[in-house]
Amino acid sequence: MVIMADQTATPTSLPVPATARTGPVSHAIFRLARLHRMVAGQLLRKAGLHPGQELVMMHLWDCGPARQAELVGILDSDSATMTRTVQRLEKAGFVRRVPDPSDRRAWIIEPTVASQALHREVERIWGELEQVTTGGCDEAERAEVVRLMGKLECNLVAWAFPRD
Amino acid sequence: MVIMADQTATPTSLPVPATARTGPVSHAIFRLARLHRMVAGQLLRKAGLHPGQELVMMHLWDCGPARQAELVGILDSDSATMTRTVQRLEKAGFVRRVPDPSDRRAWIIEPTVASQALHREVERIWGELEQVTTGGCDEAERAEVVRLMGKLECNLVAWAFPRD
DNA sequence: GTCGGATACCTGTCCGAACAGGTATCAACC
DNA sequence: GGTTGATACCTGTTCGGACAGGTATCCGAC
Repeated sequence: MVIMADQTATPTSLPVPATARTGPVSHAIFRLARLHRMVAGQLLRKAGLHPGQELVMMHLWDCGPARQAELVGILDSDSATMTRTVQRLEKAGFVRRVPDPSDRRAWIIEPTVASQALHREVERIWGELEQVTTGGCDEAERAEVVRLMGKLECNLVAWAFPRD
Repeated sequence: MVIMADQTATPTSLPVPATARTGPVSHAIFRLARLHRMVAGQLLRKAGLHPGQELVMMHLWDCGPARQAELVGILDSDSATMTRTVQRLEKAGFVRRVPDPSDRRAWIIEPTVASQALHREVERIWGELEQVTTGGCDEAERAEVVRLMGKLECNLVAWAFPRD
């Protein structure tokens, strides 16, 4: 079985001649990221979550109740985005907002008991997503993917946050 | 020189313990994609474009005027998204909409003369983005990144579009 | 010719993401 | 005590992306 990874083998994604020539790696990142997000979205929507919301829930399940500002820092999100994400999770019944007794500016976000069923479902979905993504790869290739992407990430971090 | 790609070397991005355990590759894709998009956005905003718009312009510059539906197919976008993206590009003066004489349902989208200055700028930006992203990589590593990402992309395509 | 389905585009809605700006609160300092 | 600056959160806006639904047009079968 031959898996073709050249530009002629992207059935649904962008061929985009000149762009691919100017930045093949950037283009590969775009294509992979969009597809990955799409698949994750399709898997998650069956659980009633939108992409991004599961990261918030994962952290709450792992580490327990947290202040909203803590979620922003850990998930490297935006204050405004987090406000509305938490509001939607609250409306969906997965999260409860409790005033912080020690700081009247802050809210404590905690997962509801009802969200525990979702917990198992989300873990299953993440496993399935990883399985789908790395399907034909052995352990060495998976490690190499993580290593190379980590390297690219370091490059981008160094540019976006100089001397930080 | 050692580049650390493990979870302790993600200065600004998600540490997210359990999620990384459940899906290290998926998590690497998420982090890399968001950073890459952020850097691309910062570079493009100086040119007056939002991420995504440059792909439309690139195709128009490369291949000349195109119908809106053609842009949707090539960029694998959404009909509704393309409608509004083209409207914004038109409002910004980079694009003109001409009725298709042979099909009264369709519009021909063509780049304006004024957009030619943007063309050079966007090509420079894409080069810079690729440079920043692949900074510390030699040619072999870049090829390996493209190969591995292509493989993951094929996996996801096969799942998202079975027997297509 | 006309009828029905496919196509091309538009609009409305909801979501995450980013940015700007506002208010309430806290904490350190004078 | 009062002021100043940082912090925590909220709101408004704009963007891409996805989905549902609508209208105008085209085209092939009848």
